[in-house]
Amino acid sequence: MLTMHTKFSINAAVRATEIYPDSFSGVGDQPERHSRPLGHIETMPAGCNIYMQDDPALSLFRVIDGTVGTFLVMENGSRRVTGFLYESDYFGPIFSDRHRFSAEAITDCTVVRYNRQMWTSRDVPDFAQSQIILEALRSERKTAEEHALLLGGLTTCAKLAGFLLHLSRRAAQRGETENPVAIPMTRYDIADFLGTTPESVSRCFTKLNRSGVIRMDTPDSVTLIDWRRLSNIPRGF
Amino acid sequence: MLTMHTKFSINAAVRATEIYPDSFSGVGDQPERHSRPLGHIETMPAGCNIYMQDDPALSLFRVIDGTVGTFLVMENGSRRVTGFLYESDYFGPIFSDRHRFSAEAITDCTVVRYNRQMWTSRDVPDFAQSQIILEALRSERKTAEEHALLLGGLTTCAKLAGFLLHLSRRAAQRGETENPVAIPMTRYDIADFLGTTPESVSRCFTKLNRSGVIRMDTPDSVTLIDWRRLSNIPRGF
DNA sequence: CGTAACTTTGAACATCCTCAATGTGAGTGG
DNA sequence: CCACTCACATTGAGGATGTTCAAAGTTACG
Repeated sequence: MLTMHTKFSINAAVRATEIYPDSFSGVGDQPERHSRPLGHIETMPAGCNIYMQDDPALSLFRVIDGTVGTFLVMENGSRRVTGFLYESDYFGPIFSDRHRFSAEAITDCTVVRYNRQMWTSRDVPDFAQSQIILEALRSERKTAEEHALLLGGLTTCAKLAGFLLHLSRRAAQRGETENPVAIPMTRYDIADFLGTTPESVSRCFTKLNRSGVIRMDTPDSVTLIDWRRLSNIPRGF
Repeated sequence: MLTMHTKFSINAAVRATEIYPDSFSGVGDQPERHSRPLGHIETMPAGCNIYMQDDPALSLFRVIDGTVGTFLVMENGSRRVTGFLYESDYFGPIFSDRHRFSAEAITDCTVVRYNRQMWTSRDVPDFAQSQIILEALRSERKTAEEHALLLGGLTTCAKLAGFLLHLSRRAAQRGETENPVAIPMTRYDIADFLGTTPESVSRCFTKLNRSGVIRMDTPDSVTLIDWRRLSNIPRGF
């Protein structure tokens, strides 16, 4: 679970393939190159602490496999999960030299770590440079906009239903099963993402389950039954 | 108020200064140029409908003066205000050929309208092109991230307090008075932005007022008194 | 099996939404 | 200038929803 007992730091990660300028799209190809690598592919176990908010920002990341969570700890000690990131999502700083959030691996993860010099130095082709920054910004904008839309819902059930649809859609995008939806994060993480409490999240799962809109196979796998109702949970549900 | 009775369309706007490639920063300068203008400066009255969601996206905008609101009307008829935009903020589509939101002038406004061709055609310098797109994406990311943070608050009073601080900070940024905070939008707009109801917004104003954290001079101008408490409204306030 | 982390449920209380009524201020026409 | 109107803001009451604190159930893993 995010932030409670972080058993690993990213130093435990295994470094693997290097990434070169013309393969910035990331997943798969690794041509022979003379120039310095743009970044590395790394793997890390669930619970791994990738970076902390306010740390100097040395790298930009992109998820290849697994789920990453970004979050913020407020002055009063409460926590806000600012996003869940999946295959192809970027995360990290782009115009800042310190991290604005913390990041943690929710499942075992594979990520690309792009070196900071990649988007600040001149020996990298402008095209790759601007392309990757545009993609990263766009990715972060989309994450934040979807998050705000979810949070804008009036009831917790509506937000949770929207969240399940989000999980399903993202799973489909990366070619995984979209209907028995896998839920890799805890109720605490979901609560801090949706602006509510784990108890409320749990009760809404129960309510959606009992009313036949979803079927909870296990706490971390639900089958979506009634997509129509799921996408429009009314007030007195 | 956003979306209820739109008295004006943007066709009522007055076209003025043209914008050229090397003055993309927007506000102020207007050099003599040979190339096609990047865009125009337009003014429009409060209530003006700038564009509607799903409309073909012909322009990117930037606020020079006034307050603009962007919003989304959901299938069930409810409305979500996705952002309030002030001087120097960009709004509009960047990677889409249809508008993702609607936009409306909340006060009398002056905006720059950048033509779509500016960021799709080759006769505009790459530098200006990429620069303006980066700035616009960054502006939208910031708007969405701040919005999500506000919406993540547990109580309406906390969200409203955060919103007042946001208004004050943005006013200071553009050189206007930061302490008697001007509130250009209605309680309905604030409610749809904060994911609550106008009645709740009104009650929270009253509560913050009575407890001496703010002083309501008029419904659309409040003086922030206790900044410390305002930025950390506890649960049983 | 036994522990630890996570999930679910219960009960009491706080907050919020809904519906309804009243208050307020700007603009309009007599 | 004075009603009158209209949109917006505020307040009240009752019911729905959500939070808190506490306890019991579940699962994974040593």
